[in-house]
Amino acid sequence: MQELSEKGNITRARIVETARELFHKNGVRATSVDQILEASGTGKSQFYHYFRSKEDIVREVLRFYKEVMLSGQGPIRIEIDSWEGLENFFNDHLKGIRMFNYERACPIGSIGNELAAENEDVRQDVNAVLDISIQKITEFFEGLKKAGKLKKSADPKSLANFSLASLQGALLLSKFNKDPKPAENTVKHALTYLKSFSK
Amino acid sequence: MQELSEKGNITRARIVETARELFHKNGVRATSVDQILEASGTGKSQFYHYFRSKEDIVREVLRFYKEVMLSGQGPIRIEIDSWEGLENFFNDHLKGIRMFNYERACPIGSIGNELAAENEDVRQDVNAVLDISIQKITEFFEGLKKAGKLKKSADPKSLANFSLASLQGALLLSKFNKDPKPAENTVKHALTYLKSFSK
DNA sequence: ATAATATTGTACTAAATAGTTCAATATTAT
DNA sequence: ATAATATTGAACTATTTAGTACAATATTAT
Repeated sequence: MQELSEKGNITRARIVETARELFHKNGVRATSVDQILEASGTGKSQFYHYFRSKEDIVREVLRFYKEVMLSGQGPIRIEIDSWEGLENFFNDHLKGIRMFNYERACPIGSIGNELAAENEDVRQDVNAVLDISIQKITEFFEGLKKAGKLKKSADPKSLANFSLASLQGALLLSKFNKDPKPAENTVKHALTYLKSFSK
Repeated sequence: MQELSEKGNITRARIVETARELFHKNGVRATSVDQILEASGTGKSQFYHYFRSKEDIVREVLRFYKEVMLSGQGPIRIEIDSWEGLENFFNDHLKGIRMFNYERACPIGSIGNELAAENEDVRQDVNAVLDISIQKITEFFEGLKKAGKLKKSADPKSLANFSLASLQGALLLSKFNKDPKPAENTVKHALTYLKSFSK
């Protein structure tokens, strides 16, 4: 691999960002390389200079999500240290789908659902990225437990897993309905349930 | 539209069934018309004799799911008249994903996630099919309520919506993990929560 | 039997797709 | 300044895609 100049980094990042947006909006297979080029104002030689293939850019998009989440620079706070923080985590996702008129679900989940069967690496990448959220929520519940503020019967990892599953389903149903209510309703119930383990 | 002979109906049904299976396994866009033809042992002239386009067969597949659900002939009992029936509804879905080694999520949800953005008709079809389940679950909770066996605070439609959302998320996470545990765990929590409204 | 209709096989088309080639132009380091 | 390297433009290729044309063959109704 050759080095990238500052200019190269900017071009590369623009391509990744454009691909990320198109994958979220239309799906990976519904997005052609040519569409990414046109929308990012780049040419084919630029694309294949920075990426080996379409598969490669899918994985780079997932790497982007991973980095954003790990660096805490994304629009959604996943460092959760209070019940309010957990509510914000859910509500930020509701804000997210509102931005796109309830026409999109989770960008990472969408990629996973489309490609997990045909590409084992992508499946694992998707899993790893979603695990970041699950791990953060797990740590929140573990903290509560250590502080004696969570019922003994509660399993942090299990509750965190349930949190993410209900959130994925919530976003999906709102996309199908093009309406915020299914997601809001699901999140409300999930939070009520989770809080029932508080003490 | 011309009439179909018995032979025609069989061929047509075989194409729909093959498409249904491939869409579930690999996704709609990942499935070419030619793949459907090869897997169903039919030719192009047959396909376009019975279907107007690829979009058309996607909608026929959704119509198939709708009919199966409404006729009660599917592998999953959606006529629910007891808590055990609701548990079976969830557990049947867990059995379903086990059949495919946890490599697939909901076939209807997958189509919706892939095509809702680009095809409004498909989005509405998907919504309508999933609404059949939601409606059946709603009726179960309404029945309980009328019998005085559900807390007054419980809203049947809202709980039914939550049921389907958590199920969709459950199946999705197990697909990403290629493992039954996330779905089993999510379903366990969802059922616990739902039962908390029993009285 | 024959006419009408339904089904199917073969060959084709036009567009889109991912990816390549290669030379031209910037940029950076010495 | 110049050599090395990074970036980009333009034209191209091979394959796959959805969909068409049309004649040949079955099947059914009269």
